[in-house]
Amino acid sequence: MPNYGGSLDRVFQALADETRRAMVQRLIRGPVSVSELARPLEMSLPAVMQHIQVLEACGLVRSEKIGRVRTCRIEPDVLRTAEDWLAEQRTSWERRLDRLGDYLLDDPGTPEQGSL
Amino acid sequence: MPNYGGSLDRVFQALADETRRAMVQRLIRGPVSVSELARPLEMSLPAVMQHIQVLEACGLVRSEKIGRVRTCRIEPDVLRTAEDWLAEQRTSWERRLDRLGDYLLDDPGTPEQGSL
DNA sequence: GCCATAGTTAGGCATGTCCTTAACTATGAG
DNA sequence: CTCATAGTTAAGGACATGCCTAACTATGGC
Repeated sequence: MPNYGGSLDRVFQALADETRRAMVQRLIRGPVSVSELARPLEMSLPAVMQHIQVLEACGLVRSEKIGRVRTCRIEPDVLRTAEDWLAEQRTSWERRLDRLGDYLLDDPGTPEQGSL
Repeated sequence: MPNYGGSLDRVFQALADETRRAMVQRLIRGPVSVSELARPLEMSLPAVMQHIQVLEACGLVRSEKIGRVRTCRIEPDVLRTAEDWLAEQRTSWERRLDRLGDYLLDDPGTPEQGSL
Protein backbone atom coordinates (compact mmCIF):
# COMPACT_ATOMS: atom_id res chain seq x y z
CA MET A 1 0.00 0.00 0.00
CA PRO A 2 1.60 3.30 -1.09
CA ASN A 3 2.01 6.25 1.22
CA TYR A 4 0.77 9.17 -0.96
CA GLY A 5 1.89 11.74 1.67
CA GLY A 6 0.05 15.03 1.48
CA SER A 7 0.92 15.19 -2.19
CA LEU A 8 -2.45 13.92 -3.41
CA ASP A 9 -4.02 17.14 -2.16
CA ARG A 10 -1.89 19.20 -4.50
CA VAL A 11 -2.13 16.86 -7.48
CA PHE A 12 -5.91 16.56 -7.42
CA GLN A 13 -6.16 20.29 -6.77
CA ALA A 14 -3.98 20.93 -9.83
CA LEU A 15 -6.12 18.64 -11.96
CA ALA A 16 -9.34 20.25 -10.75
CA ASP A 17 -8.93 23.04 -13.29
CA GLU A 18 -9.91 22.74 -16.93
CA THR A 19 -7.07 25.00 -18.09
CA ARG A 20 -4.43 22.98 -16.26
CA ARG A 21 -5.84 19.69 -17.55
CA ALA A 22 -5.61 21.13 -21.07
CA MET A 23 -1.99 22.04 -20.37
CA VAL A 24 -1.28 18.52 -19.16
CA GLN A 25 -2.86 17.09 -22.30
CA ARG A 26 -0.75 19.37 -24.46
CA LEU A 27 2.44 18.48 -22.57
CA ILE A 28 1.69 14.77 -22.90
CA ARG A 29 2.19 15.26 -26.64
CA GLY A 30 5.65 16.70 -26.04
CA PRO A 31 7.66 19.49 -24.38
CA VAL A 32 6.64 23.02 -25.22
CA SER A 33 7.52 26.65 -24.43
CA VAL A 34 5.46 28.88 -22.13
CA SER A 35 4.08 31.05 -24.94
CA GLU A 36 3.26 27.96 -27.01
CA LEU A 37 1.36 26.61 -23.98
CA ALA A 38 -0.39 29.95 -23.64
CA ARG A 39 -1.40 30.29 -27.30
CA PRO A 40 -4.70 28.35 -27.28
CA LEU A 41 -5.69 29.78 -23.89
CA GLU A 42 -7.78 32.92 -23.61
CA MET A 43 -6.00 34.51 -20.69
CA SER A 44 -3.03 36.70 -19.92
CA LEU A 45 0.51 35.36 -19.80
CA PRO A 46 0.86 35.92 -16.05
CA ALA A 47 -2.23 33.78 -15.54
CA VAL A 48 -0.65 31.02 -17.61
CA MET A 49 2.54 31.34 -15.57
CA GLN A 50 0.58 30.86 -12.37
CA HIS A 51 -0.99 27.69 -13.72
CA ILE A 52 2.46 26.42 -14.65
CA GLN A 53 3.63 27.16 -11.13
CA VAL A 54 0.76 25.11 -9.69
CA LEU A 55 1.65 22.23 -11.99
CA GLU A 56 5.32 22.47 -11.02
CA ALA A 57 4.56 22.76 -7.30
CA CYS A 58 2.84 19.38 -7.30
CA GLY A 59 5.50 17.80 -9.50
CA LEU A 60 3.29 17.24 -12.54
CA VAL A 61 5.49 19.46 -14.70
CA ARG A 62 9.15 20.36 -14.80
CA SER A 63 10.58 23.28 -16.74
CA GLU A 64 13.95 24.60 -17.76
CA LYS A 65 14.91 27.98 -19.12
CA ILE A 66 17.37 28.16 -21.98
CA GLY A 67 18.15 31.61 -23.32
CA ARG A 68 14.87 33.45 -23.03
CA VAL A 69 12.68 30.40 -23.63
CA ARG A 70 11.32 28.26 -20.82
CA THR A 71 10.48 24.76 -21.96
CA CYS A 72 7.96 22.74 -19.96
CA ARG A 73 7.67 18.98 -19.91
CA ILE A 74 5.35 16.56 -18.19
CA GLU A 75 6.48 14.42 -15.25
CA PRO A 76 4.36 11.28 -15.60
CA ASP A 77 5.17 9.76 -12.19
CA VAL A 78 2.88 12.07 -10.27
CA LEU A 79 0.06 11.46 -12.72
CA ARG A 80 0.55 7.78 -11.97
CA THR A 81 0.36 8.42 -8.21
CA ALA A 82 -3.11 9.88 -8.60
CA GLU A 83 -4.19 7.07 -10.89
CA ASP A 84 -2.90 4.53 -8.38
CA TRP A 85 -4.94 6.00 -5.55
CA LEU A 86 -8.09 5.84 -7.65
CA ALA A 87 -7.34 2.30 -8.80
CA GLU A 88 -6.84 1.29 -5.19
CA GLN A 89 -10.27 2.57 -4.24
CA ARG A 90 -11.87 0.86 -7.20
CA THR A 91 -10.28 -2.51 -6.46
CA SER A 92 -11.26 -2.24 -2.80
CA TRP A 93 -14.79 -1.63 -3.96
CA GLU A 94 -14.70 -4.59 -6.33
CA ARG A 95 -13.28 -6.92 -3.67
CA ARG A 96 -16.02 -5.85 -1.30
CA LEU A 97 -18.67 -6.59 -3.92
CA ASP A 98 -17.17 -10.05 -4.39
CA ARG A 99 -17.20 -10.78 -0.66
CA LEU A 100 -20.73 -9.50 -0.48
CA GLY A 101 -21.78 -11.79 -3.32
CA ASP A 102 -20.18 -14.81 -1.66
CA TYR A 103 -21.80 -13.98 1.65
CA LEU A 104 -25.25 -13.58 0.17
CA LEU A 105 -24.96 -16.86 -1.72
CA ASP A 106 -23.85 -18.60 1.45
CA ASP A 107 -26.48 -17.32 3.86
CA PRO A 108 -29.16 -15.03 2.45
CA GLY A 109 -30.34 -13.98 5.93
CA THR A 110 -29.05 -10.57 7.10
CA PRO A 111 -28.45 -7.71 4.64
CA GLU A 112 -25.13 -5.88 4.26
CA GLN A 113 -23.78 -3.60 6.99
CA GLY A 114 -20.51 -1.95 8.00
CA SER A 115 -17.20 -3.44 6.97
CA LEU A 116 -18.51 -6.91 6.27
CA MET B 1 -12.71 8.93 -26.37
CA PRO B 2 -15.00 9.89 -23.45
CA ASN B 3 -16.53 13.34 -23.06
CA TYR B 4 -15.93 14.07 -19.34
CA GLY B 5 -18.08 17.25 -19.50
CA GLY B 6 -17.20 19.81 -16.85
CA SER B 7 -17.61 17.10 -14.23
CA LEU B 8 -13.90 16.39 -13.89
CA ASP B 9 -13.48 19.82 -12.31
CA ARG B 10 -15.80 18.92 -9.47
CA VAL B 11 -14.55 15.37 -9.00
CA PHE B 12 -10.88 16.29 -8.79
CA GLN B 13 -11.79 19.26 -6.61
CA ALA B 14 -13.66 16.92 -4.28
CA LEU B 15 -10.72 14.53 -4.12
CA ALA B 16 -8.26 17.35 -3.44
CA ASP B 17 -9.10 17.27 0.24
CA GLU B 18 -7.66 14.79 2.70
CA THR B 19 -10.86 14.66 4.77
CA ARG B 20 -13.01 13.88 1.75
CA ARG B 21 -10.61 11.22 0.51
CA ALA B 22 -10.79 9.62 3.97
CA MET B 23 -14.58 9.68 3.69
CA VAL B 24 -14.41 8.03 0.28
CA GLN B 25 -12.13 5.33 1.67
CA ARG B 26 -14.53 4.72 4.53
CA LEU B 27 -17.53 4.56 2.20
CA ILE B 28 -15.74 2.12 -0.09
CA ARG B 29 -15.90 -0.34 2.82
CA GLY B 30 -19.68 0.06 3.00
CA PRO B 31 -22.56 2.49 3.57
CA VAL B 32 -22.49 4.49 6.76
CA SER B 33 -24.41 7.18 8.65
CA VAL B 34 -23.35 10.82 8.86
CA SER B 35 -22.30 10.65 12.51
CA GLU B 36 -20.42 7.40 11.88
CA LEU B 37 -18.60 9.18 9.03
CA ALA B 38 -17.88 12.09 11.34
CA ARG B 39 -16.57 10.03 14.27
CA PRO B 40 -12.90 9.71 13.27
CA LEU B 41 -12.76 13.31 12.02
CA GLU B 42 -11.66 16.12 14.27
CA MET B 43 -14.18 18.71 13.15
CA SER B 44 -17.73 19.84 13.81
CA LEU B 45 -20.72 18.06 12.36
CA PRO B 46 -21.68 20.98 10.11
CA ALA B 47 -18.20 20.82 8.59
CA VAL B 48 -18.67 17.12 7.92
CA MET B 49 -22.05 17.86 6.34
CA GLN B 50 -20.44 20.34 3.99
CA HIS B 51 -17.89 17.77 2.89
CA ILE B 52 -20.70 15.30 2.25
CA GLN B 53 -22.47 17.94 0.17
CA VAL B 54 -19.36 18.41 -1.96
CA LEU B 55 -19.11 14.66 -2.48
CA GLU B 56 -22.78 14.47 -3.42
CA ALA B 57 -22.60 17.48 -5.74
CA CYS B 58 -20.02 15.75 -7.91
CA GLY B 59 -21.84 12.42 -7.79
CA LEU B 60 -19.21 10.54 -5.79
CA VAL B 61 -21.66 9.86 -2.98
CA ARG B 62 -25.37 9.36 -2.71
CA SER B 63 -27.32 9.52 0.55
CA GLU B 64 -30.78 8.71 1.80
CA LYS B 65 -32.45 9.70 5.03
CA ILE B 66 -34.50 7.10 6.87
CA GLY B 67 -36.04 8.21 10.14
CA ARG B 68 -33.45 10.53 11.62
CA VAL B 69 -30.46 8.73 10.15
CA ARG B 70 -28.91 9.70 6.82
CA THR B 71 -27.00 6.84 5.26
CA CYS B 72 -24.29 7.63 2.72
CA ARG B 73 -22.98 5.27 0.07
CA ILE B 74 -20.30 5.56 -2.56
CA GLU B 75 -21.12 5.91 -6.26
CA PRO B 76 -18.18 4.22 -7.97
CA ASP B 77 -18.93 5.36 -11.52
CA VAL B 78 -17.63 8.88 -10.98
CA LEU B 79 -14.49 7.55 -9.36
CA ARG B 80 -14.00 5.54 -12.52
CA THR B 81 -14.45 8.63 -14.69
CA ALA B 82 -11.51 10.31 -12.99
CA GLU B 83 -9.41 7.17 -13.22
CA ASP B 84 -10.22 6.91 -16.93
CA TRP B 85 -9.03 10.43 -17.63
CA LEU B 86 -5.74 9.75 -15.89
CA ALA B 87 -5.32 6.40 -17.65
CA GLU B 88 -5.95 8.13 -20.96
CA GLN B 89 -3.15 10.61 -20.31
CA ARG B 90 -0.79 7.86 -19.25
CA THR B 91 -1.43 5.73 -22.31
CA SER B 92 -1.01 8.75 -24.59
CA TRP B 93 2.33 9.34 -22.93
CA GLU B 94 3.36 5.71 -23.34
CA ARG B 95 2.36 5.65 -27.01
CA ARG B 96 4.36 8.80 -27.58
CA LEU B 97 7.41 7.24 -25.95
CA ASP B 98 7.05 4.23 -28.23
CA ARG B 99 6.83 6.38 -31.37
CA LEU B 100 9.79 8.38 -30.17
CA GLY B 101 11.81 5.19 -29.67
CA ASP B 102 10.98 3.94 -33.15
CA TYR B 103 11.87 7.30 -34.69
CA LEU B 104 15.21 7.53 -32.93
CA LEU B 105 16.13 4.00 -33.96
CA ASP B 106 15.18 4.80 -37.54
CA ASP B 107 16.99 8.12 -38.01
CA PRO B 108 19.04 9.39 -35.06
CA GLY B 109 19.46 12.85 -36.64
CA THR B 110 17.16 15.52 -35.17
CA PRO B 111 16.07 15.44 -31.51
CA GLU B 112 12.45 15.41 -30.38
CA GLN B 113 10.20 18.46 -30.81
CA GLY B 114 6.51 19.34 -30.80
CA SER B 115 3.84 16.78 -31.51
CA LEU B 116 6.11 14.29 -33.28
C1' DG C 1 -44.95 14.50 27.09
C1' DC C 2 -39.86 14.73 27.84
C1' DC C 3 -35.45 14.24 26.67
C1' DA C 4 -31.50 12.60 24.09
C1' DT C 5 -29.99 11.69 19.48
C1' DA C 6 -29.23 12.83 14.52
C1' DG C 7 -29.06 16.06 11.48
C1' DT C 8 -29.74 20.83 9.51
C1' DT C 9 -29.57 25.93 8.73
C1' DA C 10 -27.57 30.48 9.15
C1' DG C 11 -23.99 33.62 9.63
C1' DG C 12 -19.34 34.79 9.80
C1' DC C 13 -14.29 34.66 9.49
C1' DA C 14 -9.63 33.40 7.54
C1' DT C 15 -7.50 31.84 3.74
C1' DG C 16 -6.93 30.22 -1.00
C1' DT C 17 -7.83 30.50 -6.05
C1' DC C 18 -7.99 32.56 -10.54
C1' DC C 19 -7.59 36.23 -12.98
C1' DT C 20 -6.40 41.03 -14.16
C1' DT C 21 -3.22 45.25 -15.40
C1' DA C 22 1.09 47.67 -15.10
C1' DA C 23 5.71 47.70 -14.91
C1' DC C 24 9.83 45.26 -15.20
C1' DT C 25 14.11 42.12 -16.78
C1' DA C 26 16.68 39.42 -19.98
C1' DT C 27 17.82 37.64 -24.53
C1' DG C 28 18.41 37.54 -29.57
C1' DA C 29 18.20 39.80 -34.23
C1' DG C 30 19.83 43.33 -37.17
C1' DC D 1 22.89 50.20 -29.79
C1' DT D 2 17.92 49.41 -30.60
C1' DC D 3 14.02 47.05 -30.76
C1' DA D 4 10.98 43.08 -30.45
C1' DT D 5 10.34 38.81 -28.12
C1' DA D 6 9.84 35.81 -23.97
C1' DG D 7 9.09 35.73 -19.61
C1' DT D 8 8.66 37.60 -14.80
C1' DT D 9 7.17 40.30 -10.67
C1' DA D 10 3.94 42.90 -7.96
C1' DA D 11 -0.45 44.34 -6.45
C1' DG D 12 -5.09 43.85 -6.17
C1' DG D 13 -10.03 42.32 -6.95
C1' DA D 14 -13.81 38.90 -7.10
C1' DC D 15 -15.12 34.84 -5.61
C1' DA D 16 -14.70 30.03 -3.53
C1' DT D 17 -13.33 26.97 0.31
C1' DG D 18 -13.04 25.10 4.91
C1' DC D 19 -13.87 25.76 9.17
C1' DC D 20 -16.38 27.53 13.29
C1' DT D 21 -20.46 28.60 16.78
C1' DA D 22 -25.23 29.17 17.81
C1' DA D 23 -29.66 28.07 17.12
C1' DC D 24 -32.82 25.18 15.11
C1' DT D 25 -35.89 20.84 13.51
C1' DA D 26 -37.18 16.05 13.45
C1' DT D 27 -37.21 11.37 15.30
C1' DG D 28 -37.14 7.57 18.66
C1' DG D 29 -37.04 5.67 23.49
C1' DC D 30 -39.21 5.70 27.78
